[in-house]
Amino acid sequence: MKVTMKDIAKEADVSIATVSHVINETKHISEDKYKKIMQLINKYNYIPNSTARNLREKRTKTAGMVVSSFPDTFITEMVYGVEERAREMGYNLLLVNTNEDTDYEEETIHLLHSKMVDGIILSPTSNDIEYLNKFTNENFPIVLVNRYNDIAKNTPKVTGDNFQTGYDATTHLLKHGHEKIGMVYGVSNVSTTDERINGYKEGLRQYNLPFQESYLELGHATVSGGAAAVKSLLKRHNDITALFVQNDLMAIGAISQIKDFALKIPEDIALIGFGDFASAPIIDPPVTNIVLPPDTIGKTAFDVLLSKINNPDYLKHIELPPSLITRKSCGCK
Amino acid sequence: MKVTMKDIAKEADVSIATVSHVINETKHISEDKYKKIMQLINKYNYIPNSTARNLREKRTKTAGMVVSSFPDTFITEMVYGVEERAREMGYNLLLVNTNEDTDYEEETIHLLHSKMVDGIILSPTSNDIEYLNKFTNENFPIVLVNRYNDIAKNTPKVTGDNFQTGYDATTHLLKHGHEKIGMVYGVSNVSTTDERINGYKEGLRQYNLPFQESYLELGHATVSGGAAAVKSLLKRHNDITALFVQNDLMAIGAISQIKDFALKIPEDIALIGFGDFASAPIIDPPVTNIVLPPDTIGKTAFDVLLSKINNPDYLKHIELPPSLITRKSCGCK
DNA sequence: TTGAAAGCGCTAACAA
DNA sequence: TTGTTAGCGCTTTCAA
Repeated sequence: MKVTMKDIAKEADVSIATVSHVINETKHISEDKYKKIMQLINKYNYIPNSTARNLREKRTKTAGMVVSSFPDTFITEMVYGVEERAREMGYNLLLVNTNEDTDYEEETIHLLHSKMVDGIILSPTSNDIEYLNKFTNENFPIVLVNRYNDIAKNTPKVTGDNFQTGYDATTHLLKHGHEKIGMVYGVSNVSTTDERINGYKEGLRQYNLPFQESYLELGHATVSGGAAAVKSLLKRHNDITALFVQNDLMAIGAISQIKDFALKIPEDIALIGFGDFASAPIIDPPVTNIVLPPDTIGKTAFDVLLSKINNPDYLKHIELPPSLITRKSCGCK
Repeated sequence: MKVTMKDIAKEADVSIATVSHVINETKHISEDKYKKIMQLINKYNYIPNSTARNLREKRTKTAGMVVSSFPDTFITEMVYGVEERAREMGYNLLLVNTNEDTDYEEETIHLLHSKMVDGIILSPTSNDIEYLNKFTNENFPIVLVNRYNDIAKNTPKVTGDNFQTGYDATTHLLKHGHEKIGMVYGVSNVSTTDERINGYKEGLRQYNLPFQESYLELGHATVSGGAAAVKSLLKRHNDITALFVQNDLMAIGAISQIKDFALKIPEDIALIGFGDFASAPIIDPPVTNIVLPPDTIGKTAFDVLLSKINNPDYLKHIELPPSLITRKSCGCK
């Protein structure tokens, strides 16, 4: 059986209150009792039951993290950032992956709430997050990360500047002289995609080029999804000379597909990917990527969550800028 | 304030026992009361406080998962497998990354234990896991995944067959005629590395080739670590004509470094990497990898954990076989 | 069919 | 400096 405070108290011949006080250092205890208790704690390798403590204290020192897709470099590194900062601050992390399932996401938030996590960092599956207001209205701390939607009230946000991301990628391609630029993305109805598309439009507008919906292609956010999307896009528009692909796995699939078409990168089709995945420099050709800093976003998100926990009025939208890492696939060099 | 069972009971004018019974369907309750209670539950969006329930029931329906490194494709996909199966079985997952820090690992296990997770899946940082016996002796369910050491008693294990992995990779290179084969790895004092080295030795032995320690090189399990390791290894032995690199990021770094040396793959140096990372087919040259199935390992590990939770005597070592995915970097085709 | 009450392990207010 | 005790929200035994 697991040792409890009561056991320690009995064996030390003191009250459980005394044991509690030495553990939490909440009152001064005479040295002999202190020593005796400490010795028993060591002897039995006793650790207070967190569940009981949580029930009593109404906080758990654990945070929930809910993401919508998992084997994805950007998300993984974001999680890593959150995890690292959480650890530094003495928090645990309850991680859930919703796999882009909205209903499961709502269920998960309910569940985590009932587990009394002190707050949640959420990268939502879609724009449909009005349900969050049920929680945020009663001041349960939820911070949105990566994706967001303003229908969710009382939620601080930490995101990349996705408008700028779309704009910079597009403009870079435009500067290389491309006018027919395709865009491949993996999820619809989320702020990241929406804003990158807006940035793309703005880029075109500034070059007096028309925007056409049909140059956009949605696919699965996987290697094969990227390949399929490019296939369908190029069949529809064989005049496309440049591609902006929104996620690392899709970019890899896109490159495979382009090669299968016996097209040259960047001569026939220039390409900009997203996120600085490790293999980008050694792919043939090396891949130009537009990058948002996932680890910084993750760490910041956790800091923001702590701020929200400690101050219910805290409300900010922190937006981090992108940067472009040019290699050969876009036509540079 | 959060709604509790008491609040529901009061408003429904029944006892909390009655409310509890309708929630858990543990007794039959008359229809009118049942309806009234259900209606209030919906009205207030009431969910029982898990912490209280856990304290009472002494189980939490959450499992701990402790891994030692994070932005690593193999680990990430393994976590994904565990996560997916856990979800299917109605469990939550408390994820902790120890970053290859042994002390932190031990702390973490203590902490998770005190949080009353129902069991833990651990991919340990090192072979020094005797401390686990403190927990497993009292039948706290811990399953080892990926890495293991037999000094930990009473722990089921789910791993890849790493001896075979090392053997198959080495033999494949041997068949291509290589005799001076270098091996680059990212962590020492763990079963995965140790067994792969044993497999490597056995391969050499069967070809009557001598084993030399100095053909082994330890580096950081990162892109730059892989590059550095190859640099140092090739400086020491410029007669090396083939390399087996134990992890995806290191393989990427190795390839960069080999290119920096203006050496050709596979003509000057053949290479086999580990784990089928997405970009392997489009790297120049496409990378041959030896593969262990991380998602299957993860899912199996969770199943095994459930078995251990339900049957304290459960004790198995499940070992999954590797497979070789040949592309050009090893000299095939 | 329903309810009263004990108790899970802990913290902290209060009393001594 | 130390101890007594109420109570966190729930489940479940026992009694009605």
